[in-house]
Amino acid sequence: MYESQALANAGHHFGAVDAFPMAGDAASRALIAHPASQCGTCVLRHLCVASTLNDNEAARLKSVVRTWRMVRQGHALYRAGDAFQSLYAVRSGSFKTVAQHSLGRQYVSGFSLPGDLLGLDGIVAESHPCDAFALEDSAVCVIPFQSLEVLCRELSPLQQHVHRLMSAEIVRETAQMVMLGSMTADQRVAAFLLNLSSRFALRGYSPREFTLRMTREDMGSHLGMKLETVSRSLSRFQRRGLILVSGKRITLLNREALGTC
Amino acid sequence: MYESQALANAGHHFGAVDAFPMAGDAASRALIAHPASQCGTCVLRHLCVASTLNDNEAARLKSVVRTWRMVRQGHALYRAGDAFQSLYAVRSGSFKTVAQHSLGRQYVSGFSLPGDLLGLDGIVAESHPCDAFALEDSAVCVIPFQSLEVLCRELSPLQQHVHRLMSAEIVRETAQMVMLGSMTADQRVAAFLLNLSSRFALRGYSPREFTLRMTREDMGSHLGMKLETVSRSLSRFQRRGLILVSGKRITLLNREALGTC
DNA sequence: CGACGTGTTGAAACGTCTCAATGAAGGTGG
DNA sequence: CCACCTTCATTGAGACGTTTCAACACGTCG
Repeated sequence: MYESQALANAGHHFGAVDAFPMAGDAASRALIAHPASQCGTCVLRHLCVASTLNDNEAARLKSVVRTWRMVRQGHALYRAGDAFQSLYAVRSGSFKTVAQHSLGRQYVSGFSLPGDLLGLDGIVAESHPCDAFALEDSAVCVIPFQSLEVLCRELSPLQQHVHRLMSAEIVRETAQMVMLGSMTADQRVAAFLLNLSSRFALRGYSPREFTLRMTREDMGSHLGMKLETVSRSLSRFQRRGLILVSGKRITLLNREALGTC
Repeated sequence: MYESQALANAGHHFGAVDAFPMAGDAASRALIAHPASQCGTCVLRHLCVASTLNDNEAARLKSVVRTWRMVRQGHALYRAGDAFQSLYAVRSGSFKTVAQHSLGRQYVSGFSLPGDLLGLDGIVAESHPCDAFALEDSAVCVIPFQSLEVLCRELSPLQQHVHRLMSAEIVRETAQMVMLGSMTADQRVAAFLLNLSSRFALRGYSPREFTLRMTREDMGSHLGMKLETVSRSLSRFQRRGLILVSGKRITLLNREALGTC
């Protein structure tokens, strides 16, 4: 019915090439120019920067998005303080972004799935303000930002789409603040599960059954609570028959009830 | 030493024209084409969209930003659901933006001072997702977004500045999430006061003594706590000699100590 | 004047955190 | 292959911070 949720392996994108052919740290920083990186035929097109472009425009974009990068689980796509050069579109896998805070305090500001854009927060200071770590072996399209700006000046639909993407990011963060500011722990966990679920649905994965790639601690940080509280919320939901929990594996049994926590 | 903090009256901007000549509700919706609305000579230029433009470019921008709007205290600049047409740059006064939430729950997502830009969150859906209310009699420059996009395609510095503004908004919101997710009530109130203080300083007002234009409830909503807790935090700070509180009037006595709450 | 919106303060209730113990899963080297 | 280690997750009991409910004070405005 649904593709199995294998965010780490968008198979045909890589053609015959093993997605992670190199061992060790080198692989996580490799830049690979790949003939298959055609925005026009990308399966993620409807989610990505290319969504509103016609064939000709997509071809132009493709000429800008020439390189890929693979990032092994646990490795950084970029670190806080790195010079900002490019945006990254997640092709496969998933990432967490971690905002560094005064005195070592960390905050997981978000999780990115295939089709999501990473790095918008680096534009203003021309350096990344946060870390981005791969939660599993992942691949991204590298979008050199200066080239994108040049292209945006030529292609009005692309310009509009970039503006919409940035605006959407702002709206998303506002929603997150509402959550942090006005919901109980249970409500936050429920909203998080439902949010993930609908994002999986958009990508063709089952919205009912999925794997949490992040730890309880990451979830907790993102939701403004301790990992123990996350764990307790999940257990409570399971006891009430709303979900099934088996480690990182989650099954939603009653979406409506979960929504009204 | 400092200009008195009169955000509601950036006097000479209006020239000989009374800023709020009309009585009643009509005033809050009035569009006024005004000969003085020259981005090139605006005192807020260093904060605003025009900050990086040369004289010629500023003149082009001025031709796009032709109208002003005045909004009386308590009235809305726009409401959630209103069609998105324009961004607004605060010229004088101040605003709060209120995110509407499921089931009447409200969240004050931010406060805008002169030079700040309002409405970026409306781009993605072409309708405003939140309300914007004037906290005092205020005035804004109206920036028709489509015209701005056209101009951005011509003027690379303007394009870059708009991108930076959007990115800055994203960074700001991330910082707010960190606060909501990982700080105690006292820390949040302290950070809020220090943040306001530095924003006043940027605008030439005293960073030491200022008036809170919002209610305790607005502050609380913005900071993810109840109004009573805000009040208690302020009282505690006063008791410890960190600040002076007299209703909405705040004096910072010890910035360092406040920063390490 | 009384009504209202706003701000302060107190005491008890509540939710979340802290600390601690235990168990399960995954990787490594003998 | 198993013992071992580390990381991750679960659960409990008490401590702590914030909210709730309530009372009261203050200023503005009709």
